Amino acid sequence: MTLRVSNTLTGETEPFEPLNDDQVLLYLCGLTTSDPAHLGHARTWVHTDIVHRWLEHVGYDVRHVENFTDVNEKIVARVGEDGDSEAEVARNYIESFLSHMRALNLKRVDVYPRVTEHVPEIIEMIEALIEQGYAYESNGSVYFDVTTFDEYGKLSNQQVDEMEAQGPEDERAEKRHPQDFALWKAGGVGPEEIEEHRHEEAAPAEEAAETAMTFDSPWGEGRPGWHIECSAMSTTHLGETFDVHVAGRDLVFPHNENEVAQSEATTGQQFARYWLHTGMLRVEGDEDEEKMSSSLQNYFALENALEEFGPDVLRTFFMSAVYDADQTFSEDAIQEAGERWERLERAYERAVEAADDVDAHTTVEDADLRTTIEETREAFATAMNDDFNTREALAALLDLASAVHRHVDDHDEYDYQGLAGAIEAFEDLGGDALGFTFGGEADGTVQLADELIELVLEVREEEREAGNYDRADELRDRLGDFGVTVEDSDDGPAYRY
RNA sequence: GCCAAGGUGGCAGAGUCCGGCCUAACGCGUCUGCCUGCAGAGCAGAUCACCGCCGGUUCAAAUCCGGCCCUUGGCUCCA
Repeated sequence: MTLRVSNTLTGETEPFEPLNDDQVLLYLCGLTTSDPAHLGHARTWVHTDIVHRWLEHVGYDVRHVENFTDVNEKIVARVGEDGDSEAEVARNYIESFLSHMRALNLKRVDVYPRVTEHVPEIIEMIEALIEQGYAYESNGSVYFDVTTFDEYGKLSNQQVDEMEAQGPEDERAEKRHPQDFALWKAGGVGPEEIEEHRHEEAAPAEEAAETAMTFDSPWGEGRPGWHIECSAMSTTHLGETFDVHVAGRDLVFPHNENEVAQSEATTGQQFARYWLHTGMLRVEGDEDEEKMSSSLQNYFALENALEEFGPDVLRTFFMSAVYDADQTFSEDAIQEAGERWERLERAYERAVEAADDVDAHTTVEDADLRTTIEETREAFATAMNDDFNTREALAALLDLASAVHRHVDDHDEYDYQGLAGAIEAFEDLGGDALGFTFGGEADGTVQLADELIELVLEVREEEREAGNYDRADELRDRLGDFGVTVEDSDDGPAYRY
């Protein structure tokens, strides 16, 4: 069974064949460290994480690089608000991004390169471009001449003469063609540029401008352009040609297009071989700011969403639409994701509990359960190999959930091997491949809470046996106030929270 | 204007590349039954789509071809 991926470069879904038989080189255009991460970023992260996980699942060793853009005028505009200098603002946001990534249960990537650490490589690449006639200096800035690169536009499928000008108005005079883009910008950051992005609470633009970093270069003091960094960093850490480049669809043009041009002009080699673009996350009522409810606005900040819904519900939500499709965030949609995740988690927990109190040497065999496990594994792999179809993969897992419930409901004696197989499938496919955290990690506080809840439930059972249902219901309601849901069953009360 | 992606049940959202297992998946919602002191969870089942419109190809089309209508995104910072 071969993996197929849709490639923006060719516009087709094609068999995936990495450069090396056993390794995949993967790059993701990361964030600019000027604003808190939101759900849209998280969606791209999670889907990239699942790509990473699936590649490993099918046997590849994945080398995963993801940059942070820590030089940018928007970062300077946050000085006085999120830090005292451009570097400090960047550092603070990087710290917060990394902690969000951990919270989302993303696999750790191999390198998180930053622009500030790669200025020499950037300069080297620009020099090579000038030398080869692809770029030119103008007033201490350097621009890429788009007319010199024949294939310019091949990623976004556009013609140079039909494009609009790139870059701000005041740059135009320095450029040969309006579509040319900056590789290096002379000087620091002007107060006017800062003013454009500045919030009320931030330091005055003049003050902030003082903290903007500049770097020495053959063309004088200046700062790297936005696009060149990804070319320089990916080449440094993955080589001239690498396998997979992931980015949000909004970056196809001009950012990714420019990356291709710079890199391929410099090296004469193909840049990324497979371009995967993630769909945009929209918010209900997005087009009209007024219409977007305040709660949605609130949850759109990743930090709040993580706290409110947790990583597994967010993951379920994100994978409910295939990675390259756009998705809409709404109260109903996140609610549904919560229900789906709970259904999956409950089935897993039920399988674990059932397997716990059954003799491992039992000869009981439930054909329905066992064939469903096999069908699930097969359907799951088929779905994932078909351009990472997470929605179908999840559906397969939910079919297994049904089979587990059926088995436990309908049998007095359980099929140990079947249950073990189901648990393994949940952990293997849901846990390893999709990144869910079944069971969660129980720390000391959680354990104490469990013991206290069980104590209350014991009392409640006594009341029930005595026929004091009012009292029993009150105890259940009180637990409910703390977010603990109690469910009675033949085997006694169960609870979750 | 240019480029791209879409229009599938009450909602959400797969399937469209490789036409027939699609009488359209998984789930949410609603309803019925089982279970249950009640509730929840679970199970069984039901409800709900002729897949934007028109035409064509084919034994056969949500899936291929042509035309039309509509929506969204990118082309300025953006995952």
